[in-house]
Amino acid sequence: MPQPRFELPPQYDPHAVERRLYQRWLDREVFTARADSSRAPYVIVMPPPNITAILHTGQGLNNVIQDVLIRFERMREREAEWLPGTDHAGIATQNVVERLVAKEGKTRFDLGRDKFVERVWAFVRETGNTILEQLKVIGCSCDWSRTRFTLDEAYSRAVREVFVRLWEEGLIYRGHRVIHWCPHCLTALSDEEAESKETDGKLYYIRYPVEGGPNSFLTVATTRPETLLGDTAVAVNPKDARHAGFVGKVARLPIADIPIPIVADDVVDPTFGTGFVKVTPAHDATDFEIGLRHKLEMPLVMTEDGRMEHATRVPKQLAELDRFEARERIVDMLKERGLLEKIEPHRHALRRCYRCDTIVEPRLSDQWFVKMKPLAEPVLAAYREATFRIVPERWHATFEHWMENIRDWNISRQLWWGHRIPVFTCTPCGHQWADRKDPARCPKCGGAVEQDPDVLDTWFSSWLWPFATFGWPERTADLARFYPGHTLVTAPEILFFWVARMLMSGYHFMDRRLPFTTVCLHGTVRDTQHRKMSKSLGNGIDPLDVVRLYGADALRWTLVAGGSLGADVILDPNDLETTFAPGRNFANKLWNIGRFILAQLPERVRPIDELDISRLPLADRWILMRANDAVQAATSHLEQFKLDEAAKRCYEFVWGELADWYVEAVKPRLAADAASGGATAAEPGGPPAGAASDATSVAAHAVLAHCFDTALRLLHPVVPFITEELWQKLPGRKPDDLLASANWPSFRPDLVDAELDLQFLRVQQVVERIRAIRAEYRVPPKARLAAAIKPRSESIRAAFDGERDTIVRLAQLSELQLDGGVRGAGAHAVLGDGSEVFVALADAIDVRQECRRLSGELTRLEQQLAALDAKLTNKNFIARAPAEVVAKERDKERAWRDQRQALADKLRSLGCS
RNA sequence: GGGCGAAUAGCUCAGCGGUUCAGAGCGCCUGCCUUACACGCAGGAAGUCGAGGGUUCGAAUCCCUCUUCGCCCA
Repeated sequence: MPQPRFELPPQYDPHAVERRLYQRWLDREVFTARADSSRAPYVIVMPPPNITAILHTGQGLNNVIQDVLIRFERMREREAEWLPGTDHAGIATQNVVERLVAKEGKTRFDLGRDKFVERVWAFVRETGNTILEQLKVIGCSCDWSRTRFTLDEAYSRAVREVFVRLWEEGLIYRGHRVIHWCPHCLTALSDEEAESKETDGKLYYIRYPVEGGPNSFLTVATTRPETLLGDTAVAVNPKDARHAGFVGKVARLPIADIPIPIVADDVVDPTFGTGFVKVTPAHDATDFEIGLRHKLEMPLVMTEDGRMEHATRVPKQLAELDRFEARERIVDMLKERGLLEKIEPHRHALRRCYRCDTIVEPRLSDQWFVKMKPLAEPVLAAYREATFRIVPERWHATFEHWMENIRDWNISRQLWWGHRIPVFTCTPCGHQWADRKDPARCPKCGGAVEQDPDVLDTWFSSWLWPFATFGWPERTADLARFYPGHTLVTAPEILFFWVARMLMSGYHFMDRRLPFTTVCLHGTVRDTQHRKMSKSLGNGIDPLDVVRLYGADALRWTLVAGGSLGADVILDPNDLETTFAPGRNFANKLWNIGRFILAQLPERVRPIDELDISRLPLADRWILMRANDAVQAATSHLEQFKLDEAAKRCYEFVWGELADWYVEAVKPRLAADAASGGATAAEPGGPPAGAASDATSVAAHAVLAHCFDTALRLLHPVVPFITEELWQKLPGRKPDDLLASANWPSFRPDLVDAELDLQFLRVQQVVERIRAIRAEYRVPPKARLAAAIKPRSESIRAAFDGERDTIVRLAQLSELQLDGGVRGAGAHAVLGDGSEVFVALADAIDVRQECRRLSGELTRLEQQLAALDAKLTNKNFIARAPAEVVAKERDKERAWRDQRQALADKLRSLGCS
């Protein structure tokens, strides 16, 4: 054996390499894109995690996918820019700091706005980079030199610019309407932030006395009795004949004892409850619309934090009560008055705050809105013209439906943490305008001005992410180079929150150029019960635990190879070993192939281009072809975002082809040459061109090095650490060489040779059949057997002859005849092409067992043949199936007949009945 | 209520018109520490591809209905 150039431990230890390699990548600025590069750019902007977030598995998945894509394109010599950053996350961050402040027994109001915001900044500065640091641990190759935060000064300028432009275009307006209000966060929410969930509730049937109606009372059905105090009408559908006589009459509101009109309105669903609905315009969006149409009063009967309150409508004993306590009390009061008819269980959708899960209170208030239709329409048109696409395709309908029915966007938030709304009002003259700079005085009258106290929805800043991060509205070199980008990778949950809006803002503010060409939506990470992983359920997996236990590559492998495009990823938080072992095991396999190959390779290896491939042994040519095929497959799968398919094909190449077959096949050649010392000595110059048989270790070294190098390149985007570590140890590497910036292998169509593949397949089959026979007859592992093959054709005979050593070694043979020379008792097998295999088993053979085995095989074959014959005699099949399919079936039939013939002969020769 | 998706080996998932396509990984069974790897090697068992109809020469693979589960929107 040649002296190994270095020793590697038998097990891969990720901790020994990950940090060091990541630092090297950073030091060499591999991830930093250059705006002045001549390469074609490839740009991904990272969905910015919350500044307070710590990494969870879902973000792990999201970022690993992006990393695979960006590393792939970087290796394909694109100027790869993956822009990282964080989002200030208004409500979430404010909540976190409020909780901290609460621990000191204070509220944000005790501190005051300025002090509180300062406090949030301090918190952000202290902990804000946690998640980005964690991304480094899992290997993400972001361009850290361009890290952005949505509250950065430059970014804030972009947000303000956008607001003012929209204002100037008349797309921002003040709306007085019912919005989603979170009584816990004390702010308005957008439609998207108020998530609706199916909830078990109750339907209360309440009697309202009626003056002068067909009846002395009517019954309304409601899920929210506590809002009764805010009722200003009862409504029925005008087509509802049952209740026609009530319209125009007056009902008396229970408890408050206020007269309210009974009106007819089309929106009332006559099939819901009794057909009568109470109308509470200030606490229900639909009722608000009814209120507008019928010019109803719109009294608020709750405080901002969800307590009952109104000067005249709410009785003293109910005032200050929380809305849900008030519901119970009101129900009691109705019972006492005999006005509660019944209560039924009722399932309905309830909206909750997406940040604190509090049940949202619809509430009439003044907010800033963006008119969305003018922004959405051109994007929808572009989408229909296939200017960009969403993968997987099944999200088409969802996206289109939302865009078609888009509603105006409530962008004001009653928070302190965020971009202050740049709307100013003159106290003396009332002039109101949006401004790019904070004005000192009113431009009209010179009076004192006041700024709107609210801040903007966080998404109003993140929807600018693809261009504000590159310096917009300045015309920066980065912006020119990296906008528009290419792929956006995210979860479907934020398709509307974020993706759709980025498309709109990009189109609107960047000269009708959409920010990316492909939106790639991935699945959700769930536990084995298919529940979304979450902190509250305690079913999460900390990606960093996985890194500590199995390494970053194992984590990445499981996330990438574990699920297909867009499908949910199911992981078992209770069994990390089972969940992540495949990745760890594969890394270890890779490590050990490397260990073996690297130990064989001399200082200098001939480049594969210098070999005459046609002169190489079958195994060599076969593995080169498989490598070529893996390049083809991996490339095309990655191009189609089928990361799992790409990973699996590489896995198969490394484990199932390179390790299981080629490495085993060349061992004798390596050993023989090492023993004679010939090859190593001849190596530096290589053999004289064209002279060697090429069944030498020189050729084997070249092929091994080439295949392993190729495998490492193909796998690098998925498992960057171990591949980098091994790749650097390959012969011929200069100290500066990095796999992370090496080139992606290219596919060579000229190498494809189906015939050759089939020849090696027969070699594999011979080995497998003999191994199966050995196992069946319980031949001791070390016993060597004599075997004979009767090849079906001359070309297959040549293949067997060429790989004689491989067969002998892998099937543990003492001798191998290629013309059926071995005699006596033995076991038989037939290959797919009809070639026959015989294994001498003088002592062990049991003729009856052998008969059973072979006749079983014959039966199976005959059944298959019968089906095939039926097909081939079917006129319809011959006439209608494509010619190539028919030809294929005919070939198959020929081969199967050969097999059947061979089997029948064997059975006869064994004397089986 | 409307829309979308899933249902394939014990588990997690591929395959989505042509019987060597019924597969992979993990798990399971039987042998092996064969000097790269026991995080391994070799051999094996295991599924009427949710149910029922249909289209087709041919269906896990396309269409319809149903059942169960999940997601999105009202």
